[in-house]
Amino acid sequence: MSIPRLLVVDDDPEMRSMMTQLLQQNSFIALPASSEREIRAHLSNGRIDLILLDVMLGDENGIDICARLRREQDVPIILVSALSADHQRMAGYEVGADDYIAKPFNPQLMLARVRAVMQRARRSSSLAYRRRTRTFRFDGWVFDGKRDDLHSPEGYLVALSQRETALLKVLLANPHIPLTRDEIVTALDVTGDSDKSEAQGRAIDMLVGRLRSKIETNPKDPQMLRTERGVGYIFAADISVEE
Amino acid sequence: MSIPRLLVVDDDPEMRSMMTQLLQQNSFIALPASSEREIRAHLSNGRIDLILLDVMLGDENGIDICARLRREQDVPIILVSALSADHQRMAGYEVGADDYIAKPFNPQLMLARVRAVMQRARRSSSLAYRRRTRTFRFDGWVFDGKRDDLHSPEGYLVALSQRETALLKVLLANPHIPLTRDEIVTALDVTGDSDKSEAQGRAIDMLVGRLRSKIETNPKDPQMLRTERGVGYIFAADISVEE
DNA sequence: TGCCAACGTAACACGCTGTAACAGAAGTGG
DNA sequence: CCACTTCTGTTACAGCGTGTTACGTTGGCA
Repeated sequence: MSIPRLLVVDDDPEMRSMMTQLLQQNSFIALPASSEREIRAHLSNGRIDLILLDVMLGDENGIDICARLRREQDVPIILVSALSADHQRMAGYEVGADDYIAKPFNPQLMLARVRAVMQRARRSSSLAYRRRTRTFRFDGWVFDGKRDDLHSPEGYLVALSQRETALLKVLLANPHIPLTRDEIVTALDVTGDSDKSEAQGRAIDMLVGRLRSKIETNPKDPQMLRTERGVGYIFAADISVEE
Repeated sequence: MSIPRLLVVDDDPEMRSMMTQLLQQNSFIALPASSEREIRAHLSNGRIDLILLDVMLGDENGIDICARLRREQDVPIILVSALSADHQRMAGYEVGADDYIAKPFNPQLMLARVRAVMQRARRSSSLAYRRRTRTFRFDGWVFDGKRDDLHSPEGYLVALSQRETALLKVLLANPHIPLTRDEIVTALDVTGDSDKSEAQGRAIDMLVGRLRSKIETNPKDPQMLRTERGVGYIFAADISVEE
């Protein structure tokens, strides 16, 4: 069947690359992330079969993230943590985690537990997909997440490329939050090739520019796809979401 | 949701009653058993939502039992054992166990893990029936998996070649999951002629193109047989399955 | 004001995909 | 056996999507 796509969430770059490498050597696609925002960007952009979520993420907390995600999504989550006391494990299970792995872990055992959870979850993938396809409205525009185009306020149908569609989803999924180029690249990176993320150059700027030319009335003075100088981009219009 | 019914399999009577009491105090129905024969008797008699299976059962072996059950059933199984070395745990996951709990265990943590596995199973079970399905409906089309043709929304009968039928089945069987060309070739290659898989060139693209020209309203702008650039193809319509 | 980094975008290059045209292969009926 | 049809893979070419480069513009700051 198709290759499982995992999200590896850890704020320690070394740990993250160790885990992604391990997974990639074992025929998984491993996508790195380090914050709730990046997780949400990935979830809104493409299929994710399982999340390996570190509990201690700098100022964020894996337990809380897990609790919030569970309220909205069915995606399998395995918590990973150096905190291995029973009450800490239980807190993890309490918020809906599928498993709780203590660090340091045996790599092969970790793989076995990942496979076990995925096997149990296998058949829910198409449900998860449908849940992701929401309809967004902003400023007269209508964007059906299932399609690669959107309806203009005047009734025209504007065709988007797949990458433009993905970009729009990422920005819409994080309303009023400025996203850095790195976050966007990470979220759009469907290859699982974590090296590629660095050699992206100005691709995101081009992508934003092309999307602007399609949906901004005056692309020179963008109202929706705003630039946050020194940071990245932000979707600044009022958004309403359905379903 | 009715009260979960668990099977507690252990040959030590003391351990068994400790576990069943614990479970019953926490709103489960706990049924004791001590051999593969008793497990099978319970499974054929009534609903079992989860099996807690001890690894060392006198002359029987929980690992082997789990392996055999897995081949026939999808019932969630948690292995319980005093053998807690990594290779012993991995052996458990290898035969399809959903979790592996070392003895002695914290009762509350054990309950949490039981709940986690059951939740995952419940979330996923809704689509289990798709395994044996036959007739697919999507977007007004009806495809009877037994025939080499399909009914259009307008009532026409569109003839498909063998290979087109096979392609459609592969895509329908993996709803909303992008399949690479290699995966499709592999899936279509029923002959086991592994040499053929390599010399496929652009055959899949042609196959997809021809199927598109038969079932897409506007083959230039496909809505169902979508391309995932750099990856492969995906069937993007909502699918319902019968029988 | 001048400087510099960040940003916008035109122009280009390259790879991926759609598809027409062709060529075998496999069946069909005589 | 042949002529014919149908199915399927290959090739070639055109078009499109996307990343890179280069250069002009903008905005912040001293």
